Amino acid sequence: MDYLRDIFEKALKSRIFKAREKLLPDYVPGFLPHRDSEIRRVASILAPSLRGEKPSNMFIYGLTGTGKTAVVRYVLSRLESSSRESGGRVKSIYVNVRYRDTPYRVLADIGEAVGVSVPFTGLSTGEIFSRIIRRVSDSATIYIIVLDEIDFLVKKRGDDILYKLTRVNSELRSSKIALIGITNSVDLIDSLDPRVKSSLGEVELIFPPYNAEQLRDILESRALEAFNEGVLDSDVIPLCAALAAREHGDARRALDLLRVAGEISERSGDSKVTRDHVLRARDEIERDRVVDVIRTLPLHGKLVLASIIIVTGGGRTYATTGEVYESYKSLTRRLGLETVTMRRVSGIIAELDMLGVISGRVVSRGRYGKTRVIEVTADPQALVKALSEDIALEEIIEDIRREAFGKRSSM
DNA sequence: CCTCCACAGGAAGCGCAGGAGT
DNA sequence: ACTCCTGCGCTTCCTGTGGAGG
Repeated sequence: MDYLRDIFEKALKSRIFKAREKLLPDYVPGFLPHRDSEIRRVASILAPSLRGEKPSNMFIYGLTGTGKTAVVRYVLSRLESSSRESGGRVKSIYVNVRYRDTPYRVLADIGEAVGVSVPFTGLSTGEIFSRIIRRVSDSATIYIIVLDEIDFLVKKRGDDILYKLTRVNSELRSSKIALIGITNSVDLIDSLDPRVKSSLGEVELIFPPYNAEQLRDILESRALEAFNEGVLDSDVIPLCAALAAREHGDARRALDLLRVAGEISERSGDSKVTRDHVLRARDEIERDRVVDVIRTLPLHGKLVLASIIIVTGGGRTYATTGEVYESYKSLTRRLGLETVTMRRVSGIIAELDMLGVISGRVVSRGRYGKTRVIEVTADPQALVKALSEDIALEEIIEDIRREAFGKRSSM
């Protein structure tokens, strides 16, 4: 009867993936290609903690997907296990500030990690602070606190807790706290209080982006863990690497491409992942990004975008600011809305450009003035579809479709 | 060579919503 | 319950500008 079990297991098991989760952004792999020197740096800076000394605070800077988080988490897990073996007392606490972007929640997380129970609300930050200190003070432990993506905290709330955290050691008896700050933006360092800057930046580390070749190695090693043997066509990984290398060498992007390509292949019941799946994955990721961007756009931003689509739709390849503004005004008239000024529309167009759904460049047409030439770079069909999610645009969305795509009311 | 178009885009400030501190 | 603060979307007012046509 075991052949039945065989059949069931085969049905349960993915044909493509062996372990899909190993391609997800928060997975920390056991092997990090091309980050040896960074790993060594971080490890040697943290190593004194094994002897019970406080390691230097650290500030790590690098673009997204350059392995900052992975390196730090990898080194910390190794550090902790080697500390356990030698009977030392090292404890790491990881907080991603992006999703806990208030001082209270950051402190609550730290408190939670050291075993202080923190109510959802009701305490002042100062109170949690002193509770943490009381709890931690005599435990003769080196705490290494990682604050990932601190830009979010600093931008929204300032560097007050950072300052407090860097000075907390003077209030501790046998324990010590070291901080690791991780950020994507260099500008952040300048916007910090000089006192925070000097103490957090005792050591500064910069992670360079990966090139296509390095991305390929990363993908290879991860694919080995994540995919079943032989399901990847030979040109899949090079393609993912090349596409991601174009975007400042973002490894997370590369892994996303690979994972989504696998998912697409699986969904369509294929037994292999091909070049074609990767290209579709790229489109799908791009579409999702665009939909996200549009969803969070303010109403007039959507209207301006719709206007651009309308103007560029009827056989025209580009639009000018003036044309867009005219079209925008007629849209607002139909909806009975107020219109914003041209200055604002101009600003909105610049924002849309930055978000990457359109591209514009300023040209002079001599006698006929100076203007911005605007082209739609994203897929107009996808844009309109995303726009149609807004109920405020409900009654004109069909008109937009008609004007932009002509008679053939596709979709 | 000069003009003048059709905007670009900086600066300052306003009103509002929402969150924090008290 | 109240003020205070901040970020955002926006307006007003402004100065700046590449080049076709006179």
